[in-house]
Amino acid sequence: MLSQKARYALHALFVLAGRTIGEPVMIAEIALKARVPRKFLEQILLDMKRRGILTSVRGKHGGYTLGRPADQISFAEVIRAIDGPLALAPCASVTAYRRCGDCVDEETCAIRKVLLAARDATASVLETRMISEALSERAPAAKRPRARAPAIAG
Amino acid sequence: MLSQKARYALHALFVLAGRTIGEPVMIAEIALKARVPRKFLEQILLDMKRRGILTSVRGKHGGYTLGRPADQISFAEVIRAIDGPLALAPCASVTAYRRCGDCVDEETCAIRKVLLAARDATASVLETRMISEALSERAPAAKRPRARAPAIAG
DNA sequence: TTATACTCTATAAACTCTGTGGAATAACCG
DNA sequence: CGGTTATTCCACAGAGTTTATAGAGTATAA
Repeated sequence: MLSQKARYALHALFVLAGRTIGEPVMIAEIALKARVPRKFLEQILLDMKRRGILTSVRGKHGGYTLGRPADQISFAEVIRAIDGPLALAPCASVTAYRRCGDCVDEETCAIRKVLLAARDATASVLETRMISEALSERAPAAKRPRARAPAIAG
Repeated sequence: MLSQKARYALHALFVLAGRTIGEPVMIAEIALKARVPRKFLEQILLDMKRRGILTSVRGKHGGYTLGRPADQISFAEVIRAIDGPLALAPCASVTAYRRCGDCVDEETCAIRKVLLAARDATASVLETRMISEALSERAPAAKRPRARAPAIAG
């Protein structure tokens, strides 16, 4: 399951996706529109800023704005930024591989084999789905690219 | 990520998969072979018993045994028994659907749409991979069915 | 210089994960 | 039949994580 934090992050990005890039939106407004507790949202936005998903402007008339167009920010990237790897075990992660303690022999580990397949399946969906999808609800759906590459990371 | 508990559960099942069904194996032995803390394992086995994955015999000469053949117990079932739904949000789960608090309009929720797709992808892998895979490591691999149905549950 | 906003650190309540001690149950033995 | 031993079953507790909240610090515009 995603954490509450990750769901908040996505909602916040949806708000920003509807605004012009480069024109900062105040935390207070994002909190209101995305229905996220304000102080908690601050932490979340900061996390995403550090990951390069958002950029911020400090001081009066400051706020947050997308770091790049909404159709270049995938669900996968957001989830990884907030909740960590998509994979179901450290040893099955591509972006944050760590050997897992249990594993006696990683090469033949039956669990790992299956979890790698699961990760690939999940990643092939989440890598190709972009934040801009939130917008195409109202407008006639913009054509979305469909699982072309064999899942790059996770 | 899977919990430690879920990984322990899989390891324990692998041990039982190598034994004759109906002949109970003591927790102590499973703990040793699967390298799981004994008392913690008790809880895990009990959980799986309640879910019908295992059956137990109490008292002297008691122990645990698979509730059905290893090729009829999927990774998905085990993970659900221990960690809950495969889906990334309650509203995207098929086996344990719950409306999620955030969702203003579930029908058009962009998050839900994507998470449903992710769930289907994950489930189509984990539903078709069985505990018996752990055995086919040593013997020449028994042919495994490959994603036939369009993912029944999750 | 002041008002406004983001940024950072500390704190706390609620919850989940991991693990443990003791009660309940069944077989064995005299 | 009744006590002893072997085993599963159940309830709880400590540690860590998640979900916030509060407030001092810092940058910027007017």
